[in-house]
Amino acid sequence: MHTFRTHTCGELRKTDVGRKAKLSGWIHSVRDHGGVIFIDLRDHYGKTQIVINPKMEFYQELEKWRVETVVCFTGEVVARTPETVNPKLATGEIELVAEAMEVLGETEQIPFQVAKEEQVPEAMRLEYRFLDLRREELHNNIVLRSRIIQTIRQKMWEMGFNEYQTPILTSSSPEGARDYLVPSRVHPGQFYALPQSPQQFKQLLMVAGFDKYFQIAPCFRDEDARADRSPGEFYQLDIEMSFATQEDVFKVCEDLLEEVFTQYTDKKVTHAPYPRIPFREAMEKYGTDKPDLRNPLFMIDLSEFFRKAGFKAFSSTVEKGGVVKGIRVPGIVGVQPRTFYDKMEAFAKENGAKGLGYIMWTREGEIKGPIAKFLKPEELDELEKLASIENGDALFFMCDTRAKANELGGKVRARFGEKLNLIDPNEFRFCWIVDFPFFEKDEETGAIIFSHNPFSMPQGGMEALQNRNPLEILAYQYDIVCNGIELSSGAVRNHQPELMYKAFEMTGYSREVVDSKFGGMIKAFKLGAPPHAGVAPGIDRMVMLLTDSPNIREVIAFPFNQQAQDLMMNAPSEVDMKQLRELRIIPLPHELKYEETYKKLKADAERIRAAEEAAQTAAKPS
RNA sequence: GGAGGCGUAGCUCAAUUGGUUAGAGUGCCACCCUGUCACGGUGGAUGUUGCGGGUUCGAGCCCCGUCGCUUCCGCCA
Repeated sequence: MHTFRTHTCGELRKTDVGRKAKLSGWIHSVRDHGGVIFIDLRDHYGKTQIVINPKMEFYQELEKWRVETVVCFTGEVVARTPETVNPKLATGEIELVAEAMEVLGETEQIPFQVAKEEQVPEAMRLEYRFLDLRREELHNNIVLRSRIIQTIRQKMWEMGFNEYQTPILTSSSPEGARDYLVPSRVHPGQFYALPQSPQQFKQLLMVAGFDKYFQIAPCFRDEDARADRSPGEFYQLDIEMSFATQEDVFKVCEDLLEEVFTQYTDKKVTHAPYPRIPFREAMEKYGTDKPDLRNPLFMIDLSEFFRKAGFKAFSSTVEKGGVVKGIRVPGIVGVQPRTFYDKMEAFAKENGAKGLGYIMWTREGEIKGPIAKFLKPEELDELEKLASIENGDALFFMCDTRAKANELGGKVRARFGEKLNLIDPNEFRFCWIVDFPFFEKDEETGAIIFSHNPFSMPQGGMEALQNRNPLEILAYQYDIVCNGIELSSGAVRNHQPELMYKAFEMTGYSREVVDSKFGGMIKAFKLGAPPHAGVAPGIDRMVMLLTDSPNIREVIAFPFNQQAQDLMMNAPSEVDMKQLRELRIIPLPHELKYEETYKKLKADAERIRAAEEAAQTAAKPS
């Protein structure tokens, strides 16, 4: 009987000594000693050393086969002598003495080394992704990703959730990112959209009574890439629960993340309940809505102190409505050289600050620094108390409008964390950011707009919408953050049509507009919708954190490059005219409707050009 | 759409800061080697210095443009 293998390359052990075995895999490395050749044969499961003696007839032939050739060896499992055991290999106590060899897949010269850890250009790795995926690190990441997804599914099932599929071809969603569109052949001129997330479907599943939904859901957004954001598509663990409060969602998430993160990492992991930090507090303390809590530094508000204190540059800013924020950096005075302070100031200036003032308390209790001389001794005493200063500490100041000072403080805080090695790499620190504002003011127009998600539930309900200052209304809207990376947003959804109409009315949308844009959802909510809430942590980002990957491409088997291209499959690519005609993207000549449209578009374009020219002529002084 | 960084052998990098024939490691090719495990040794081949232009007696290096990759901003609930 023909088989390719009796064992995998990671399987044979000392107890198998004496057996005949057949192994198939890739030639990982060759060590040719003239009289004997050693080959590491590699497959998905591991590596096994093959020994080839010169008396074998394929000995000479072997020399022409390169690494990464796919071969099958038959032979006897032999124990290695104690001196030749390789403790680095799981199969290192044995080797296979080859008796027969068959080449299953030849290889030309490979463009980069699989067996060695060398840097390879990203574009080449992506073009030869199948080779890149053979390399140990990436291979392991993808396997780990698979295991993590398996663990997630299992835990979700244990918690009573069911997985439901939702459509990939759906309609363009009215909010958020740019859609990927798919032309409809049956309905010329009309388009499907790929889902940016299954948001509406999962809410409809709740209306349909399914109660606890999850899905490892592909999501598509036509937006530009970042190191932690894949262009085009990504996967999220989509979760929605009926009759659930914000805290119910948190409990599910915390239980799930506890399971996943303790299983796949040895690092220290935050245990539930995670800190809940109101959005405003996060902005005031950390200058960002995704703080890295491994960084112990935080901002305090010193505006009231400086309003009275004798430093005019600060007090006048406070008088004008600005703020002074301080960051206490413990124990650096006398440790960091003068240049450290200069570099931090330069960094602050690069980020739009006028300066970065500071006061230093030396270990001997002396007070130094550019701001110190402006303050009286009793003011310095008060400042020490306000900022809990001890000898050796430095206190840095950000002075600007509240928004700018907070933003700068956030950057400075992160920079200190990095430069002073304050961030423990062996830790995962989670937190929830809660109480996002429901509305905000459009900076250009001054109009009230939704600050996050129009479909989330305003805290205080109709009462709040009717009676409170819109800018003070909070939403049941939350983010989960780990080590400064946003894993997910989520919300308690607004399931009451009247509340939805009212909220949209406040941003200037009439009932009719809401009905036309979100009619499907509104209709469902009018026919008995349960209160529901959800969240959707990014799978890719979770795996990134667990594999310590600096880039999201390290945890995706076949990622796009930054320009949203698949260099291996050559996507996107041009298609032939026949397909375009069939989809009516290029109209057939006899299709009058399109010819009319074309003529109309052309006429429009010409009219606009003429108008522009006329405007230009008019603008010129004659 | 904008800003920064990078681009030298198949791959990773160097080239005394503008100086004469562009080097090393790895891979590749040939040969030697019976216990290696990233085996070792000897020898060899491999370059439009991303592309185009400019400055200069002379450019891998300086300048301008352009292309590619990447990071960030915009954008992304």
